[in-house]
Amino acid sequence: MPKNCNFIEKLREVGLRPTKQRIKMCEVLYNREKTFHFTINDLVKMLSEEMSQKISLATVYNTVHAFEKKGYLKEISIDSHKSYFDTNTSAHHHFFDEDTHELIDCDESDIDKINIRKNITGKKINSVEVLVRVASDNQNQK
Amino acid sequence: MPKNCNFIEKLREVGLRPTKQRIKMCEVLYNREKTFHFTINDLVKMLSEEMSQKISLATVYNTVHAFEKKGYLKEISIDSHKSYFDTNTSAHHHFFDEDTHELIDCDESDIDKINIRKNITGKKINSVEVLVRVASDNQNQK
DNA sequence: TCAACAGTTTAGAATTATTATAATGTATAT
DNA sequence: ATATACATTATAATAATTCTAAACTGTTGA
Ligand SMILES: [Mn+2]
Ligand SMILES: [Mn+2]
Ligand SMILES: [Zn+2]
Ligand SMILES: [Zn+2]
Repeated sequence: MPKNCNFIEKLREVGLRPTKQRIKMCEVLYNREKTFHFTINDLVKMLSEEMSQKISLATVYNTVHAFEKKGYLKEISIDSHKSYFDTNTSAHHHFFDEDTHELIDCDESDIDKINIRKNITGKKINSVEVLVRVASDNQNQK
Repeated sequence: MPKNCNFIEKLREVGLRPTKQRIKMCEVLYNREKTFHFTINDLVKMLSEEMSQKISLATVYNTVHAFEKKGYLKEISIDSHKSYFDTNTSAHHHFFDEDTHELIDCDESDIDKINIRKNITGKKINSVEVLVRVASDNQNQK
């Protein structure tokens, strides 16, 4: 939705200095219609396509983690040995396509609210996440 | 339950050669009362404690993955950049203690069966797993 | 029984993702 | 403008994992 948002303001609000790099990352991440999922590698490619200067890998990592800490991004756990991030920071579940390695959001209506009947003494629940792994339906083999 | 099981037989049944190393790994993994969760590192430590000769890291990785492929082990996805494995290969959900980095099995009764109302064309569901992240309840701070 | 073969282990190198370091650069408050 | 704190950068370091190729071992069947 937001076109030409003032990311400078937004960054400042949460105590991050609005540097060129962070503003560009905001644009790439948030200046679009829909939320999306990405790996650090995806993001580096997107950034290098959209930027004249290069941005260092360390900055991408640092900034992604800064955004994550500030609640701008969520990390999604997939068994791959790669980190997936999500610009949709609300609590939601995922499908993971094991053929394409693509993450797909579940809608509220796709899965009922999970009710946890066990509680672990002295611990509080931070999150409840469902991961539904799917793969191509090749049962056409006799 | 199984004491001094014949792991040689078991390995042979699934087409794995019963080598010293694999038999030892079977003992460490399956010759115990309860199933458990481990990282490769955990397992290497356990093996080196129980073995006179050393077992190479490559063999531990290769064998764990061979077992996984045969359905003897399950890999569990946690956001850490480490692989967790589970000797409980049945479908079940987990708590993950973010303080201790410990995985805890959910019982059937802890979480209702998840009903997925969405289906993705041409894809079948391989698994549905819930991960409940918990951490110490330090809300005692004003 | 034992040679031959296929499968396995091994040490070490290579790869990949990630994090640390420390010098340089930049945003901001005065 | 200047000082200062914060950020970025290139590069090195680390950590997990996988690859490689040579040596070794379980199995088969002559
Ligand atoms: Mn992270
Ligand atoms: Mn694996
Ligand atoms: Zn998502
Ligand atoms: Zn488990």
